[in-house]
Amino acid sequence: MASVSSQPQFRYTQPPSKVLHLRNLPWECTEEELIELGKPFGKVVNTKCNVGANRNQAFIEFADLNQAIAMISYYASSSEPAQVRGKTVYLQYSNRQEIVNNKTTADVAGNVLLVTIEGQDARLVSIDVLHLVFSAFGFVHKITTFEKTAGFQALVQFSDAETATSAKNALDGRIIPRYLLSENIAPCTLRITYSAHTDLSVKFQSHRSRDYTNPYLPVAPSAIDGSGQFSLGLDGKKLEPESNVLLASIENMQYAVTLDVLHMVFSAFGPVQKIAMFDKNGGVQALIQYPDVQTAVVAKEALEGHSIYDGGFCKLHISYSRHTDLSIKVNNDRSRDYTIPNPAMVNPQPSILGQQPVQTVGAPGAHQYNGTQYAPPHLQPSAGWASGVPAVPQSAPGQMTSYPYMPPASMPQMTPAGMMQMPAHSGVPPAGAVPPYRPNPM
DNA sequence: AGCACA
Repeated sequence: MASVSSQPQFRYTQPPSKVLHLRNLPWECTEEELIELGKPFGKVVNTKCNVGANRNQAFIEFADLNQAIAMISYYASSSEPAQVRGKTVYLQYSNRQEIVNNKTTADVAGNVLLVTIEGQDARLVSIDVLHLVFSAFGFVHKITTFEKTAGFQALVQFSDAETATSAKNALDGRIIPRYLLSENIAPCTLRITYSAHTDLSVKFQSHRSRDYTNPYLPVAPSAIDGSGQFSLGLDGKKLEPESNVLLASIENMQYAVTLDVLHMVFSAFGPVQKIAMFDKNGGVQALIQYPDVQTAVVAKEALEGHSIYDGGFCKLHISYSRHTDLSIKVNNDRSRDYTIPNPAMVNPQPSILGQQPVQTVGAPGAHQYNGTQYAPPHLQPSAGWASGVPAVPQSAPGQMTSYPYMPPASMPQMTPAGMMQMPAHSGVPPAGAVPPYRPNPM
């Protein structure tokens, strides 16, 4: 059809069409909002949003040409511009006569997301960081990563399309929080569409793919180091062997760090089974046991080098322990087994989470524990883990999905800079203070 | 703030 492109695009005198072209739409405008906008002028028979490179353009197609003319005419003379969510949108006749809705796979909601990580250092974003980011919205079953012409991409599999959609809506176009990345990594933007996949095939745990439903999946040969032990690190770097038990040493411990504080901090990433605290080299150390390695990896990655309190106080240094199952002989203020199915015995004041825990911490920063402002959603699920119920392993997706994941409405407002705040990854939980992570507090 | 895509 020669008629489409025979005219230059940038013209104010587009001939009338049933189809209107809208631009300057707010972020992720919905079809419903387009219909609302056009409804006063006639019958909207079709819409298409998220059009254009910035995905801030849209089309509205009316049943009748006169209706489109009515809308254009109205706003041409109106003192109030057309608005969506308070943002002025600009209208003109489209150079097309109808909307062709090529619903591509990328538009059809599914449980698997195709994530493109944009940025200079996109390749340096580890699968663990992706896992952390997407876990805020529900249990992540599997992740695969790969490089294509589009760049560094990942497929992220959720239980269902609803969960995937909430993640997509919240994360598409946002950048990965800086505090989740090494300081020298350039900003990485996430572009997210749906994938046509429904179930990813992950044969090995490796630094390119993970199956979180099956922690016993063999580890890829490429991820096994010379000592026969495996390491799945950032960018494939060799690391100490991973373990489900973390060894945390607390540096600059100006303020008491209690068992309950540690439990709360580490529960943000999954159920904590056992904790043992002890003194070593004049400092305090703790062993924290998770049911599986994956959870420990995520916790270590998020917490390493960060301080529990503002000002660099109680800075955590975390490594993997060689232990896999701690032997807790007695539950006291230095050691606890949260898996013993007798809450009363285990924890006389069980729900330390969700309430106002740890008032005993005599730190200036302690007041931060009170606020709900930074309660990471993961603390909510972990509250359920806290009271001695046998911990649900990460490998039980069926149960994981029932966790009270953060409803979309509770996503915090985006800052003007477009930074996303990811409460789940405010990971460092109670310390919550404003920026939740201070990689270099000194 | 200027016309869609596998």
